Amino acid sequence: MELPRFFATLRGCNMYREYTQKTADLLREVTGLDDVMITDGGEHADLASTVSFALAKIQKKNPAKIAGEIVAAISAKPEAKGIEVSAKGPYINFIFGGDYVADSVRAARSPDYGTLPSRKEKVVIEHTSANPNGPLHVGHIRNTIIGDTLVRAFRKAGYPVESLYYLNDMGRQIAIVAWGVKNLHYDHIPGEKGDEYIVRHYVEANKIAKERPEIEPEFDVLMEKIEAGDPETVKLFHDSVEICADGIKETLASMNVIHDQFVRETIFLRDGSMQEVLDRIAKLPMAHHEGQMMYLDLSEEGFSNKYVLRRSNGTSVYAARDLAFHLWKNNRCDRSIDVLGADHKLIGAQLQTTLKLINERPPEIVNFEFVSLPEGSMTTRGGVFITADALVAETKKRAMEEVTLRRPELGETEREKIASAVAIGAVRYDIVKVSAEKSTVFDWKEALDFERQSAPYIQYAHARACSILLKAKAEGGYFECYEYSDPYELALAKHIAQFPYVVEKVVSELRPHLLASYVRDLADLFNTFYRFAPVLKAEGKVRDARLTLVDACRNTLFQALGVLGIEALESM
RNA sequence: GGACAUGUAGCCAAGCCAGGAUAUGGCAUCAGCCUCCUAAGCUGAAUAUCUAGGGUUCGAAUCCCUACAUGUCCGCCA
Repeated sequence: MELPRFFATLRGCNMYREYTQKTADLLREVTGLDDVMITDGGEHADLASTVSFALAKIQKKNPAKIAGEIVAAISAKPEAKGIEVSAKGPYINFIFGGDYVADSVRAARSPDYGTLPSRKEKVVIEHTSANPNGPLHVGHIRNTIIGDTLVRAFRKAGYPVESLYYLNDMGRQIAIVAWGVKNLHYDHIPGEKGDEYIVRHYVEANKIAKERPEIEPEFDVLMEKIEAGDPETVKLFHDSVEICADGIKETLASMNVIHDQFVRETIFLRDGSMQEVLDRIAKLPMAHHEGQMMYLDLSEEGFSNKYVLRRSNGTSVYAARDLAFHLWKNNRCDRSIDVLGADHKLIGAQLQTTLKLINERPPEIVNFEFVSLPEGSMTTRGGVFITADALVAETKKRAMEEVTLRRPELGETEREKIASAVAIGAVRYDIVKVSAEKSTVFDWKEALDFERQSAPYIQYAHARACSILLKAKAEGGYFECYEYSDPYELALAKHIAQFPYVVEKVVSELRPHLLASYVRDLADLFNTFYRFAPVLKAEGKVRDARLTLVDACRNTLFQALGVLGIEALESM
């Protein structure tokens, strides 16, 4: 029984998925096959099936003839109402009808469009987790943007999510920072952020260590002291890390990224959980000891190197604390996801393998390849990097020039507000649009491009939609209407209909760039519609239907930009 | 030497995991469109041996093998 419209909840409305499922069911019934070879219909249809090729082989008949028979069989079924089925040669095409379009557009106007039904499984996503030895650079923020977009996508998909930053507060690199803070006595430069202050110590300490290797043992001493909990050293490390982390948090906040929690590594040393997990691992047959040193021989699992979990001087290593951290995370979630750079692939796989060996749930790992500069890879130690702050600042500057050019009548505060949203959007979009497995070379020209495949382009489409709706309101409003026939209307409406499905896909495949592609296509379709299908100048039902569609598109752009962490401007 | 990833027009990407209809966008280039809902826009043109070579298949950018190129890793760093 169909519920009256006003009782139906729109949350979880996913017309594209429903119709796709219905189509697949129909094909299964008619063909008796499990896999009915559904693909995107491209320009021909909403969906297409190539199942007749497979049947042609079995039945030894012409695939085109089979396609014709399938079309006839499906069309005869009452369940096929609302789906136009046709054959073109061997291809079976499915075009969703007016009800589909109307229901989709109606759903798309809901303030929770794209939000999927609530789930109980708690998700913990760890991302960024850069060492607090200096500012985040453009390599780090690929991790940040992928991670934060996933966090937002999972929330949109109905999951309770906690985002974590794992803060290394006791490793060798932090010992070098601590040594610098203890020995160099740099003054704060006015206006300098904590991460900038700390990195000067880190770079200089590394330089000194290179020139005078005899100071290296001093780092070791610091590491032994922090391991032992020497109060003065604990304070030195803690404060140095805190100063840097504060700066990192500012950078993250400037890009609309907030972590629910920063978790310090030392916790797992102090509370004994690291020792606990090491004791369990020590019982594994592949565990080996040489003095105090412990390592795992994972060659049976395809790893050729030693997986060292304790040093010969008895101090712990990152890998060991990371194992304890992952057990801690497992305790507070049903799904644990790590975003890790290509340099962590091996250690990530070793961690997964080790957790499996002790019968613990391994994390799901999202790997992304490196971002390098035209002149080579970035290194914090060598001081060769473009900081996220510099990128944001430069992009803001460019955006401000652009806004001032286009909207000279606006006051400075207003222009700055727009420029800031444009800049953050441009930075986030430029990074998230490329699939994670591609290594990239940072390119200023592309980062500062505000046309076409960029956030400003999408924000602009949103602002245009808002502007039309505002004018319509001033002209006395409009009536909801969901009757569409114009190809530009239909193309836009049908793309709008796919949004919930895309959200679902992003979280099931852990590929945030799909959303970037989706929303860019949406803006493309809207701009084409805008050009060829006049809205305010149309009359009667056409005008109403188009305004309703503009509102649906406006909301879909708004929702999608929200998942991307990009502000949807109403005017720009 | 081994492992993982990538290789699509002058440049940057999508498509590849789940093989099918003339390989999709953008930048740059060229030609057009603002008395018309914001030109951060739209339209059109030109540009591709989908790294190479084999294989599987009725059908391969997509799957398999080999080679080459690039990136990353193979540390008692993280």
